[in-house]
Amino acid sequence: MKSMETSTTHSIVEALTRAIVEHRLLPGAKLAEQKLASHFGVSRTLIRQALFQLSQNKLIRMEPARGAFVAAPSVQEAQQVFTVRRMLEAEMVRAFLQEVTPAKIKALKAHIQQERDAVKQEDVPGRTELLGDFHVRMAELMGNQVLAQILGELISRCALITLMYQSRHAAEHSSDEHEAIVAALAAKDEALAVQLMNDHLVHVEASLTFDRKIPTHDISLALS
Amino acid sequence: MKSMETSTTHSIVEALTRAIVEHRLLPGAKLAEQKLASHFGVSRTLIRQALFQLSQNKLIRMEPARGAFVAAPSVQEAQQVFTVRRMLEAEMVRAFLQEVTPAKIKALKAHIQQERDAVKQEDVPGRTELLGDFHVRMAELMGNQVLAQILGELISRCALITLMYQSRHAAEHSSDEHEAIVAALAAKDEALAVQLMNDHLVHVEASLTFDRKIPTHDISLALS
DNA sequence: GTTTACGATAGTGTATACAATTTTAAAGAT
DNA sequence: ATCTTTAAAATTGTATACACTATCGTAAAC
Repeated sequence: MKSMETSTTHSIVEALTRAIVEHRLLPGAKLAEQKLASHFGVSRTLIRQALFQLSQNKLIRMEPARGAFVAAPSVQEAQQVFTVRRMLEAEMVRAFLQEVTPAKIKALKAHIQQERDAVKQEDVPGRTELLGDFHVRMAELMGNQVLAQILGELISRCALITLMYQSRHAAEHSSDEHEAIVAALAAKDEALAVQLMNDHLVHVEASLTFDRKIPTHDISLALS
Repeated sequence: MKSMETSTTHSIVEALTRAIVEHRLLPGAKLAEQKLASHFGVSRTLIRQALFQLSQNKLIRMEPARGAFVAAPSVQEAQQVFTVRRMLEAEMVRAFLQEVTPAKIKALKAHIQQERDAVKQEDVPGRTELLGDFHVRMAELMGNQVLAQILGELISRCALITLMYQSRHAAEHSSDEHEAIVAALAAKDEALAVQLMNDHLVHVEASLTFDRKIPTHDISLALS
């Protein structure tokens, strides 16, 4: 209805991804095609393309003739995602150290400063995104697009998981842990850096309360 | 036109994936929507859904108003994919050893036997698939679906890369290397198992000749 | 003979139409 | 009052229609 002009499928995917990752669309919420279509001012065709793409990223799940819903990852799936992240990121830290440069350290420090600003301003969506992006940034600095994309997808799923299970204001000191990791990288202490990254991910996972917080079915979508 | 009955989007994706991974559709080949539609006996709608899905897996690439083509991964992308595989699989071996059981060892040995049969019968498509599936099987035996899916996607991309760059009959002794890995796993020798897995992946990557073999543009698709 | 201009053809991008299924609601029976 | 049954409305799944872009061939110009 309103919407802007550059409304390709990709922009719809991004808008929905942001809405889900920033917790404006809650797990279990129904994503009716016609509603989305009129919201974005396009036909159902483009909406369906976007929904299919999102379902591949596991951000939504599609039931045969019932439609699309924001995904509600199970505890088991959440733990598996974190396991894979620990695997990937432990090795990523090792590889990063192989080709570390002052410029890369500086870039990471700059990113952490952004995180701190977002935390200070209590910008919750920005904080969530930046905390995740720290890990993606590392992959990008290594110049490995493939790694960066896979990590990015895993981290998007983690944002959903975090919403569902994270106890209040836990993982607020993630920035501190990021800083410690960067310090170890700057000192070229591989064992320590790997250990700190692993601990960091264990902390985030441990901060989740897996004792089932029932997701609220929210139908209204605050997309504007 | 011919086709079977259970022709959902997923089955089309699978058919095309197999055709690409088994090297019946060569890199650069154009995938015209109407041709595929009449081949599978469906409308372009379902074909487009399948193509979008495949483009997310990087098995095909879609150019704005020009259509879909079988992907032709660059040397750089190929190396990045192998880097990520080494990262993931080194850690996978470690994790596998944490919870190894005789039954799992047995399952892996059974898989290797299948590989050997396929090699013996000179069943090239079967061999390619089985050699890749060895790694996915490990992930599945660990019960980590997330890991298994990511690995599966990476390995599909590797099949494409292998086609483009692999020198003739290289990586024929992959089964031997798989067997050595399983032996190290059975002996619970972590350092050795990790080393062997890493070496294995380095060998596969090294067997590729990155001095540009120009892909043949093949338009005919032998799908039946 | 090579190059450019232009029209015909084919192919993709999006919207709409229609069939099939699910959901909702209401009416009826126990 | 609660549970079935059933009809209506809404939603999804697939096909088709149409507009727009690219491709190819032909012809004209240099």
